[in-house]
Amino acid sequence: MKKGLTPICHRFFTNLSNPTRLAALEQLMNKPMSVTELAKALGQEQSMISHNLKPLIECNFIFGQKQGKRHVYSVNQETVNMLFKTVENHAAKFCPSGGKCLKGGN
Amino acid sequence: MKKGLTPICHRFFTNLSNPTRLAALEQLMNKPMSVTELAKALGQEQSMISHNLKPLIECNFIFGQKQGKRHVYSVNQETVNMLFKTVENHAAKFCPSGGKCLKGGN
DNA sequence: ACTTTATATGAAATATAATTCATATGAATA
DNA sequence: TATTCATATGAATTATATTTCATATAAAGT
Repeated sequence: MKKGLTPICHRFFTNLSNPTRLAALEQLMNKPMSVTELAKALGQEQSMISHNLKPLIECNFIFGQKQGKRHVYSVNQETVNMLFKTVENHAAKFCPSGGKCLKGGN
Repeated sequence: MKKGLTPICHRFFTNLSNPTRLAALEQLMNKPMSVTELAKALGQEQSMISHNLKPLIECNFIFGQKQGKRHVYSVNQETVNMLFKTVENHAAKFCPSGGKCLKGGN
């Protein structure tokens, strides 16, 4: 790790350390969606989705595109795919019991 | 992303969303160290390092080895290297201004 | 056995982040 | 231009995480 990357890493991972944002990313991996569509898919309030999308946009984990009054968001495949692959690999190799490191719930 | 990975991702990234833990990982990338050595290197209290190392150990981001009364910790290179590479790549490509996504401090 | 050194733990205090609710902005349409 | 639909924002509340301080455990050395 290059020196001085710690603050960027912190922002980066803090962004991802939230179940709503992760669920949103998961949805957007399938297909681009609007805020309202995401809210419906995740069973959450519109304002909550909007609040949570904001940091994802700011750090370019997702990209937004205006379509009239809708805002359609798509995932940054390059980064997010790599991250999820890394998590899957880690879970497979280093969390043998699957839920071992999840005691106490998510 | 496989379905149902969200809770694991959450734990995974929450673990990394802390400057003390990131700084500890950064140190351990150079060489394995004991708790006291880390505390000295990072200018932090021993108990704080110990508290922060715990979740890293539980999720196997680092591995511990007893050497007498010292506990020497080494980093899980496979996972942590991949993560830091991903952050570097993302920062290079998607944070062109360097600190753009850091306004407001770390 | 006593003292020192290394580490871990518990619990209170503090700091940070997430959620909710009310409301604002802005684009489309009647 | 009034109304509806889509999204964003502010601020208060609530929830979570971090830090600190005191203390416990445990290995080594005297």
